[in-house]
Amino acid sequence: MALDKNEIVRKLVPVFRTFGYEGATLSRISKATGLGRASLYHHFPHGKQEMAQAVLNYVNEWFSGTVLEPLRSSQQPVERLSAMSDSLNRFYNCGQDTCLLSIFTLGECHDSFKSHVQRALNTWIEHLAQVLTEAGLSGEQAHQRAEDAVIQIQGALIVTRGLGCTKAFERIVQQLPEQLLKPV
Amino acid sequence: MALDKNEIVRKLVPVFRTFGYEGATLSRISKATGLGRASLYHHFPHGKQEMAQAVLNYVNEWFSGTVLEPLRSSQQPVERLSAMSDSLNRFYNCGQDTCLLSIFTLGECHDSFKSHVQRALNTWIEHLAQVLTEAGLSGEQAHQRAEDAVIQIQGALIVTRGLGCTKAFERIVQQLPEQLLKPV
DNA sequence: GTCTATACACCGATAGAC
DNA sequence: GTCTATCGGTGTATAGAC
Repeated sequence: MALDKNEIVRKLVPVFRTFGYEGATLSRISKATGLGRASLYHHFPHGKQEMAQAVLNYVNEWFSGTVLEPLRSSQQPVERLSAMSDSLNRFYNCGQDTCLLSIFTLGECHDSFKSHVQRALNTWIEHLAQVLTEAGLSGEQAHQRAEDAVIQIQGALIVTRGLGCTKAFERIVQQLPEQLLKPV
Repeated sequence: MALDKNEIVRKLVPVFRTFGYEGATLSRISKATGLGRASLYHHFPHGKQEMAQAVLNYVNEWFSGTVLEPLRSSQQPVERLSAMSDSLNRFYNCGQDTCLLSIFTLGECHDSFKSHVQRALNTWIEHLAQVLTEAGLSGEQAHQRAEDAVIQIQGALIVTRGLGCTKAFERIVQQLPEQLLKPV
């Protein structure tokens, strides 16, 4: 075993993030991992589809452990939200890295990916809503603001990459805690 | 001339919107237009790249004529923004259609596309900022809120497609005018 | 568990008839 | 202006040696 499987998946992530599903060719994957095609099929018998699924699972766990984890802590709401903001900056490399959830909603992708994306988005929104409920907001208000937060983060990623400047993402992320907790 | 060129481009749009640049294969394009490969190369001698550029130009004009045009009218700011909201719902099919600007920021795309995207985003933001300036906001405030608006729209498109439900997009678009014009 | 070699479909692109 | 036929290259996937 020359490479731990998790290590391979870790190297797969930027390929799918950067080029999308169709753009993540086996040539690029082979180059990024240093493995030949046949070796890749040894680790992922179902081929590229399985690689993409592994990437989704890996990133999902990574996201849950770094971005969602602070939301589950026992700190004050504002501190939990601030911790998420810090994690977001790291996770998305100040907005320069694409979100896989937006990549895998393209029509080129299989339906199993789409339900995965749907679940991930809902989990994120629910975690945020839980914090906002604890902060005193009504269930409906909390859910709506949580959805707004995810929308703003996703939009900031698009605009930041489109403009080639990280300011938009950093600003949005920085102002999130105050905005989410402001009085109704 | 069996097909007007604009008519061909019009049929190309959903292919690139749905599948992305790499996913928009000549087979899919051929099927969508009803033209054979050779016919496509008659209209677009530089091939797929030229088709994508034509799609970008077409959509850009379409966007300018339907979404940005209301912002240039002589009505009151709130009416201009409301008109844009209505246009957005039509242009993005209630959030179900992908924005080409997010498609063409993927790493699989040529740099000329990216500068096109950058210009389009800046134009949009500047149009919005102009309206907000006329409404009494400072230049900086106007620009920031305009950027926020584009961020929210782009994010709403992602979340709406990801969740498979148009509510998020419709809500964001509906609340835009009031949010942009609210007192500082 | 990685490799070389290869299968076969599809890719973007072109030639030439009509 | 559209077609059929075809090119070279690359796509995903596999076989079999080591």
